[in-house]
Amino acid sequence: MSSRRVTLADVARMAGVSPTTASFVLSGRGEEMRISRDVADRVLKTAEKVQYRPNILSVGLRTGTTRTIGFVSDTVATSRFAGELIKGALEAARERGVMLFIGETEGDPQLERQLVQAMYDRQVDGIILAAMYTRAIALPKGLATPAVLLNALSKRPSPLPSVLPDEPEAGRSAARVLLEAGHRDGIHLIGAGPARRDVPAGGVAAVERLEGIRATLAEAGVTVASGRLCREWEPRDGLAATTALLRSARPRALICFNDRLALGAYQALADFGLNVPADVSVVSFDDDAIASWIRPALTTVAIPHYDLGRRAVDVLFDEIDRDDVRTDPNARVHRVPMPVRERESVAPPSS
Amino acid sequence: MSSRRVTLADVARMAGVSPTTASFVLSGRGEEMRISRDVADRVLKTAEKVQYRPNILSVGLRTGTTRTIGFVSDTVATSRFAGELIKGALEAARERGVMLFIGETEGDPQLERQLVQAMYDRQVDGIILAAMYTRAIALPKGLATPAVLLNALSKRPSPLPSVLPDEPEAGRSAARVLLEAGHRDGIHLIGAGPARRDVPAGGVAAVERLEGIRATLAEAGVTVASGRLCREWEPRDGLAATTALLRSARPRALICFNDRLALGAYQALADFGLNVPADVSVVSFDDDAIASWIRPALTTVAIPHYDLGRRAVDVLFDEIDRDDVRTDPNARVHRVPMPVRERESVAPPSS
DNA sequence: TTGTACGCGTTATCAG
DNA sequence: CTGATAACGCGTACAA
Repeated sequence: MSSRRVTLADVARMAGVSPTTASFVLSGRGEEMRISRDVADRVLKTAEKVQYRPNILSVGLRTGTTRTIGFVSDTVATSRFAGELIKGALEAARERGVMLFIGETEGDPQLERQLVQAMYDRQVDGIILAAMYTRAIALPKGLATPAVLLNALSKRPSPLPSVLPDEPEAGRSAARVLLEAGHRDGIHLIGAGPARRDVPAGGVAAVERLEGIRATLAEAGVTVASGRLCREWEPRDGLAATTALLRSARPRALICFNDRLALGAYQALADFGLNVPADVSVVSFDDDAIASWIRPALTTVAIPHYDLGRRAVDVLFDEIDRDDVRTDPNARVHRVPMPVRERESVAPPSS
Repeated sequence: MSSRRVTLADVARMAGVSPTTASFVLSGRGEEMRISRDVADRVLKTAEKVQYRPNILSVGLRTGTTRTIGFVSDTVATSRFAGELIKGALEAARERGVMLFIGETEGDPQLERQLVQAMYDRQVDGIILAAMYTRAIALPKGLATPAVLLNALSKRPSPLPSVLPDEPEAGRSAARVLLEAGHRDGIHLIGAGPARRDVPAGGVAAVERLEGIRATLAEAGVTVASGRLCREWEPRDGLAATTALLRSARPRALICFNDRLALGAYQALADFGLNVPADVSVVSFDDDAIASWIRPALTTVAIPHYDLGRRAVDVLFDEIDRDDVRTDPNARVHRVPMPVRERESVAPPSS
């Protein structure tokens, strides 16, 4: 009936050799151990015939490595963000023959600890700790190296490496898009700014994007006309902020701090009979799905979710394969470039 | 330095008892085995003090159960779909102290087989095989019970249970929303219909939704004014189909087969200067994020991603805990209700 | 070149 | 009530 799994011993018996020999052959060290050609063949053949597969639990118990890593995130659902993150990690892992445990904490530190523990209980080779949006986090008690912070920084000094989107450079890119289209006046910010301190609490993206925007604009000798801080970055907030703006000013270009804000801005602009990009250009960040759905399609600086996930796995394995202790903590944050997706929402200023 | 994990033997030694006794106490069978109160306490105390955690690999090797299940999906990224699916599964699993392996096949049967194998190699207790959109799939070779099909049916007869959204009833719901608002004329379908055969290839949702719509409308004695089949269900397809429709007719209500189509329909309606819902009502399916972002917010019948994920692990554990042989194969498809999200896109027909 | 025996951390069996 | 001892499947030092 329920045919038991075939074990190494089974294969050895059927091939008429000892478990040791079978083990050597099947782990590719047959040559090295100078097993005779035909014996090796015999083992390989029978293993193939009976569909032998090593029990990874057993191997793990014996060798201490399970070819398994844990991916602990504060969310796996909201926005496509986590999905692509996981996808990138998954593919990079698969290329190494590694499987992923997924855990979700919903921001509950207690749950986070339990999850990390549950993964160590299963002897994972390492852990990726991911945040939904870039920010500084408190490391869960019990988290040990090898581990990588994805889209997050440790609040307290820590030897753990971080993988982050290059937000400052993204800010520069957004500003550059406008500059290159010829904009110098009437550039307004939706979501944060204009001053360095005008950012929603807790987020890293806002301050870094703002920093990049301000720097690039300043280098070109142009100043931001205004900025509006939004606590939340949802469409309704963009709608409200832009509506308020339009009551007192006539912008030529908007930098929205994310695509959902931009969606709201589009709605406000439409309400005032303004055209994108003829009357006002719009640049944004994230490259949400909606960015390519709305009309005109939105020019935006993408968060490279997929690449971030991949990179995290790469860095984790660097960590796992490392013997020496690590060095300069500053060399430990890896920035992943944020590409700009040029679409239809930017045009030269109307004269 | 790297303080070795503490083992059961360590605890036993420190508590001055045998590993057996410690095992009994720590697995909660102390009472049953009638271990003396103080011995039990001693074991518990030391285990607590040294933070003892059982090595699940060992337990798995010994008992054959790993408190781990595999979740194999054709995609984890596209749309919020997979995210919520996984989230539901994750939470249900966590409540049972079970961890999830995630795998993504991208529709590659070869990869699917490998993934399923990799999970069996790790001795998972069961597997959830999920599809991104509802359809009939070929079972990967080597997939054995216990397993559950999520959002999918087996092409060939199989003893595996399926968990599916209740699409026929969703179709009825959509029709009912319109009927209850007083619509009887000028109801047009965007994405499929009007006849039973007018559906895109491969999808189950289209035929079942259409079936429900037609049945409910027919029962009320109303007939569909027209239907337009779209091969793809993206915003541009909805835009094209609705634009074509508007050139030849003046609809009072639209049933769009998903929210992305509806977004396109909104755009076409706007192009023709038509108002939602004053001039034409719109109902749709899926409850994508955009459904609540666009204006007016879209009334739509939600795919209960989260509930589907939860239900899948419930059914999987029924399967795992089952001793007896299975029953009626028809009793093996579990339908999860699709709730309608009433928002602002439906109004009584204008007179 | 191949086989024997032990250990990884648990649980189960059985004797005391 | 408690404690040896075997066994799960595999890798590997050591012996042959």
